[in-house]
Amino acid sequence: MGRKAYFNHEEFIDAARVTAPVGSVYHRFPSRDALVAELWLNIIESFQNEFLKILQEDGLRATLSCLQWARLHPYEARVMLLYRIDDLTTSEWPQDLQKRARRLEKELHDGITSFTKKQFGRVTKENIDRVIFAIHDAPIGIIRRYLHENKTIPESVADLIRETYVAVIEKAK
Amino acid sequence: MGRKAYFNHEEFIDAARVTAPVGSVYHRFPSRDALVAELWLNIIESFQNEFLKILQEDGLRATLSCLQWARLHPYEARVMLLYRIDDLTTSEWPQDLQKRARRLEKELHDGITSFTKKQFGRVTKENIDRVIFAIHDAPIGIIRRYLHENKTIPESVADLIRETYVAVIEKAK
DNA sequence: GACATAATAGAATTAATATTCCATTACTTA
DNA sequence: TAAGTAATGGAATATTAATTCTATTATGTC
Repeated sequence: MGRKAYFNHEEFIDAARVTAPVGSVYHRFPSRDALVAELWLNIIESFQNEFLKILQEDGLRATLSCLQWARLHPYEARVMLLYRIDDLTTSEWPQDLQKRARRLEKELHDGITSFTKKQFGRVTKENIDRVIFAIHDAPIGIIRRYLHENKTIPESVADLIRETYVAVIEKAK
Repeated sequence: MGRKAYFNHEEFIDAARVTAPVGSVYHRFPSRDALVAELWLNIIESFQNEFLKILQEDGLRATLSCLQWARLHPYEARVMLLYRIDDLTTSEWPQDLQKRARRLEKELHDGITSFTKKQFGRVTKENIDRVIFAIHDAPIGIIRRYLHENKTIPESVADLIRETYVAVIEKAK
């Protein structure tokens, strides 16, 4: 049944970024954009699934898990935090990727909403913003700088993230 | 002494983004990158000069001024926060722009350092990080989301920035 | 008002990126 | 081990973006 693939689909995405010849790329993906979109989705999914699972149990731990994740997956973290998908793709996405993207978005929204409810009781626009800031924008805001300068993230960053979380979530209840 | 310019240099940069024909662009700038670099520098300078001036007097007020600035200059804020100059340019910058960029960097560094000294006495790597997070990364982290989605920044964002500042700077002293 | 000069304008060219196409290679099954 | 098939590989082509080039137009000076 034909030649065996040297890379499987996921590995291929990785290999594509360094070695794979163009012909092979277009054999698997309809376009460059489709490849990039899938790489992007894989990264976001891997991060978000873990993040949302922890968030159900412990908000602070989930927030700090960003740090761990960025240290463990520096390349993926760079792609995720330094680029927006809009910068990387121009054309329409393939149907199935669009579906995955919408699913991710919904899961994130649901996770944030239920966490907000648990923390503050009432789910208002402001409370949602408060939660997103504490568990997402603030940690990412500080991590971004290190990724950008290609430096290792120092231990002390955890303190800043924790202090922000406490001030914005726990003190506000 | 020749035809009068329809736009002056600064206006031209603005006009270039919508209407100016390519010929006119290359009449004024050696390359596309030079144009983008100058646009970028103008924006950063305009923001940073104001920011550092306020920072000398009042850290919290400076931190909150980002908000005001982003509301007053939504286009400039988008360029500054959503793009990094590396994404927009590829080639070497012209000498004079390099000089301006280095000057900006130094002024920022000096401003942050002297603020750190004033707040914490000792200027350590960790204290510097603490300051940058509170007055820069955190506010920008939250503003970014609204700019990105092209939404107006709600009033309540000021509370989050203030609470973070208090927790990370004032409580830590 | 003619001449000199600098700005505007955009068509033509060049350079960079993305995609196609086809030969080759390697694996599977008969 | 031969035939069929899917993957690899890269040269050729197409598409898109950046730059040059050559008018044309406007404005100050003589």
